[in-house]
Amino acid sequence: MENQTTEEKIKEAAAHVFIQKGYAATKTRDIAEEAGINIASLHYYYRSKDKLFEIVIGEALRRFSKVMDEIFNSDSPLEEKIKRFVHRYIDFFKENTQVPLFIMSESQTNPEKVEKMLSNQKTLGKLKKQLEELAEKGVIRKIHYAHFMMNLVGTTVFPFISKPLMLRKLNISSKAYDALLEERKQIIPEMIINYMYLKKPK
Amino acid sequence: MENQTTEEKIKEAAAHVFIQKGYAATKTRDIAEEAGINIASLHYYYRSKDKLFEIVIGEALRRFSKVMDEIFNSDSPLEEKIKRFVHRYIDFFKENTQVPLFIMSESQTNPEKVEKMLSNQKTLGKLKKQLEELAEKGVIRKIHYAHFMMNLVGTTVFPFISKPLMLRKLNISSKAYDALLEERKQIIPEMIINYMYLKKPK
DNA sequence: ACACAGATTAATCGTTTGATTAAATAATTT
DNA sequence: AAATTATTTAATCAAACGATTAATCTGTGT
Repeated sequence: MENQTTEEKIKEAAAHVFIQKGYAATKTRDIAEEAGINIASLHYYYRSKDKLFEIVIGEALRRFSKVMDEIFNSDSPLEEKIKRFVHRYIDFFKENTQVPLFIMSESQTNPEKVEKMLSNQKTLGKLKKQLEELAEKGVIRKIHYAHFMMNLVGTTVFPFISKPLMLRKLNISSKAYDALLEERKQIIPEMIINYMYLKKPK
Repeated sequence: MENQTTEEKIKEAAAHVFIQKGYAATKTRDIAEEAGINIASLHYYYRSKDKLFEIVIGEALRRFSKVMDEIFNSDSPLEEKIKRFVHRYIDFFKENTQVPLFIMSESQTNPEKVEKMLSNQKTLGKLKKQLEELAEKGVIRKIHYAHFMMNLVGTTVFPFISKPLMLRKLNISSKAYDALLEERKQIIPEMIINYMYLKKPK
């Protein structure tokens, strides 16, 4: 914790507090305290709360996007992509519980800021083609690739976003909930593949 | 707009601004301006920003829960419940776009506040039984009803929560996106039923 | 017309907040 | 080691914020 420059300490603390509380609820003094530094140092390294936020959210967005793009832009067969996506995202979100909600939330309250950081919007082009080709061959059903993404990402990400609410509604423990999340690595691909494929793959 | 008491105007404006921007980013002056009243009137009727928020979020939560509870606590057959849920929620969220994200977000940043307002946590008991009975008979597959809810609610709600992000990633227009949401009334029940039922229903 | 309670407003209070300053300290260069 | 630069700090500023006050306005009963 100590062999870390002030600059790094600030960014790390900022990421933690921003993601936990959101932009507006985060006070520069919170960040300074969490980082164990003076408020002025924060401005010394990152001009303003706004700039600091842009750096932090930018990195979160990049981490978030990177996995998705890598997987869907590869040459793997569709079923493989589905399984890998679900697996990697569930693992990723188990380590970064608040990230998805944070991103969704900020992309709605501060769309301009998020907008600027979302780089390539056509990394899913390859997936789109793949789906169209498979549909042409009659292997899978013909639906808009947006639906495919909504189904896949929704079933994967939603349980993380809704955890506090679900715990209440389902009346189960946090531990039991986490166990269920692990089970979903099997369930989601099974459901999606079962729905997509007209001729069942091996 | 004018045959409305000041008290009502405040609550309505508060709901709008709170849901749009979240608790911390909402200033009492924003609400007063939107309602066209004085800041002091806000305190006159609702003691504090906090109390006002609790009333607003409480109503949002009740609206949100009511539909779910009504549908799943009924005696309808499972397929019927699935179809009705998807239909009603998509219609509901088309009118209240920011509500789901607002609820998820606040239930994570202010869990105590949300906690207090979530009344009955076992309204899903009937659904749970129904699923267990159908599984016993071999009609549907045997999975935890939490998975059923995650799949159903996730595929239904997630597209609303992620709209700003999805628009960017999928590279389509807002209008096209809304059309897709309408299509989902068919797609989601089809996928869920297809996955759940071992012996296909009529 | 008067009194009185409820409703609304302008003005203001005490804090908090993001940001800055000027001074002190640490690190680097000469 | 002196000089220069980089980093950190305590103190403070101006603006924004939630909340309150005291005065004004509105309506109703007498």
